[in-house]
Amino acid sequence: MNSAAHAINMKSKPKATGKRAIREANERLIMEAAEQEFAQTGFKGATTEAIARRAGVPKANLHYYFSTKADLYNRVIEDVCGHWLAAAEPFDKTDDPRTALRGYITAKMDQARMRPYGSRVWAMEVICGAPVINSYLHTVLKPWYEKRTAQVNTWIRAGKMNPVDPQALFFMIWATTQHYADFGPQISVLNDDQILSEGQFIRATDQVCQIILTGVGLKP
Amino acid sequence: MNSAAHAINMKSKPKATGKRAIREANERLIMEAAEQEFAQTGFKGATTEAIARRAGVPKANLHYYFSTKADLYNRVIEDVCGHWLAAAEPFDKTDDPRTALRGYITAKMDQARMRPYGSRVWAMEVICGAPVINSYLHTVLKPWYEKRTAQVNTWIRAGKMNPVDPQALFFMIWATTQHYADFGPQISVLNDDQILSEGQFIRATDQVCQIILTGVGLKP
DNA sequence: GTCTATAACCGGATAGAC
DNA sequence: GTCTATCCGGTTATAGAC
Repeated sequence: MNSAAHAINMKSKPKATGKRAIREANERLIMEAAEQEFAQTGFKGATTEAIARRAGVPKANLHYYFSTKADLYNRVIEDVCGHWLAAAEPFDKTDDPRTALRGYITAKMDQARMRPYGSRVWAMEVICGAPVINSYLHTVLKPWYEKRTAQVNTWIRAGKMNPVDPQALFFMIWATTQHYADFGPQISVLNDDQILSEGQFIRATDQVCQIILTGVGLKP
Repeated sequence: MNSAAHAINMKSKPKATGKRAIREANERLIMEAAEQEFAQTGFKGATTEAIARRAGVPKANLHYYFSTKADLYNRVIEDVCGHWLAAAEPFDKTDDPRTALRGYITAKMDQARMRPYGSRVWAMEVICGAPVINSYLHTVLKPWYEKRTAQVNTWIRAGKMNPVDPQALFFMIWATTQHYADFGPQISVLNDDQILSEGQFIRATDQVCQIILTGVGLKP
């Protein structure tokens, strides 16, 4: 019914990039709106009409670009997954535990600040049993996790850091950094009904690094 | 259809406490079912029919005990809030930071293990903007938080622990302990598709205490 | 590609017999 | 207090004109 094929295969004269550009722009618009709606009301609570309204398009157009609500949700989740991996990247660039952990925590905190809705969609998906991202957890997250825990164990055996359970360490990093995105509404209440400023976020990042690095026997 | 209550309430004249006992038993049954359904699909995703089915009562009976779905949700949330406070109690019993933090973290981890669905309902409520518990956050959580952060600052000024930001410390404790409940599905995947055993939970509790206490300059 | 109108469906809530 | 049948509002998805 839609399909890139249709967009590509045009007879008259729209420029080569015309329809494709329209599609990409509208898909992006709709996905951004969907990310916010899904984050604020859950998959079932979000309505295609509210998403369309937020995106500034008629509801029928949303269904023109994404055949079903579930399809749209999947696309949003995939996008968040890609983003999630990007935050993990700094961890690959060094073999020094202090640098690696600081870089990783900082990247995750930046992500929490810059894209809180994506983090919330991910959180709700996992809380609800991860029906959609289950295969992703097995094929992507688990291998990543096993490689990283092995790396931490190597550092421990080399005496570079305290003998802590890598599982507990990674769970703590994930939980703490994502808390700043996921529990934003609660944090705001405790911050005199103001969302954390950039300065407060930077300070929080520094504190998280300090406690965790000190906690595993590294210099903060 | 089934229900212990029905078996208890035999034919003629129920004792003075008969109806009240029936009501309490059925309300408890329905609320437990609701806690699971709300946790697994969110407020909008949970259907009164699924809750009733899980509780083993007809849907009309659910509406007899709880006039609306929102009313039922409120009751579940209130119950979870009470439980949440109970976990905070150990923090009140001592003025030694090591004992207080260990006790608090342990209580929160026990809660994550024993009542994961309650934690998940709370998490989804906060993620979605805390529309229902907003006043609770202001009237209960915020005073608690301010009292506790002041206490931590007192310990810091007395040189009993490192000068960390109490906000970062409490967020880390909340995030990490609740992660074991909220992100259970993800944790299971990383644990070879098995939920954490009691032994693993105890070990995790110990590790969390070790990293955090060491992180703030206390003996674990 | 865009948009209005509507079909088809589902879920919350209730009526009223037992 | 229990339960079946039903109403009604709201949501997804589509038909069909532009």
